[in-house]
Amino acid sequence: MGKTNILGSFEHLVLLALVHLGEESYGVTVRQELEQKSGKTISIGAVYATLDRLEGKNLISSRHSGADPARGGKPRRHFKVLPAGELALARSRELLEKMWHGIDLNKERPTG
Amino acid sequence: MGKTNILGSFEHLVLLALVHLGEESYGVTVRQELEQKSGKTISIGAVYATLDRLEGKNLISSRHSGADPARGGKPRRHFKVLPAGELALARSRELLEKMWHGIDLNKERPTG
DNA sequence: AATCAATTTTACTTTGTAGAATAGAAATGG
DNA sequence: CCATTTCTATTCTACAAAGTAAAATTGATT
Repeated sequence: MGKTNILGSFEHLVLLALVHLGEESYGVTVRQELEQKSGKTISIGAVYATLDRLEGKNLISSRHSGADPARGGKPRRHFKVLPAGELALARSRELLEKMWHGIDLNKERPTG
Repeated sequence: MGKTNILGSFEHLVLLALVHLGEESYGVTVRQELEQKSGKTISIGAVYATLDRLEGKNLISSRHSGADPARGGKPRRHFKVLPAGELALARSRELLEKMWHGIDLNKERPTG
């Protein structure tokens, strides 16, 4: 059998955020997306650390874009999901679906 | 917003294996289930370490049962998913579904 | 130089993982 | 009957990878 090589749970979420955001994805928007969907506070450091790791594994790539006019601040680092990243996502999803299959958590809850 | 508190990816899988196995769940069967569904090799140490951690967080409980007759080996440690564990699973699932929503990975694949 | 937006760094905790060691029960053989 | 071997299962050890928060830094703009 192959070696285990599953996406970390946060990596998974970050990757999904990137796919969702498309062109709009850079550190700050990724964090926003994550906070919105999860309702939890996400530290920006956690986001960048994970982005760096995903890039290190060649699941995503990044490039710097010149700063937009009419905006303070430094230029943004934009991210793109690579084919390997999409594959990893698809695999994670398949495995989770396989494992969830046939499971109903509300099986024996009190009725009255 | 609340603090992040997401299941680790392997914790998630182990919890799902336990739910799936019900009464039959102990270290060795959990590992089997995981290997079957994932097609990957899972070390037994990884399984127990994770079970211990889940128990430490009160997401599951364990009890020892006397050894079955007609079977070599030592008595088994059986595991049960607690309500908090089911809740954690339900939450993970919801979040993932929310994040997957609207995403189609096959968007722009070459057709010919 | 003050301000703003964004990224990087630092330091640490928690999870994930493999492999060896140990333990309990039953079977075997003298 | 007792020592030893064999099974099955669990625990221990040691380290790598992922997750996280908070502070520091950078680059552009005013």
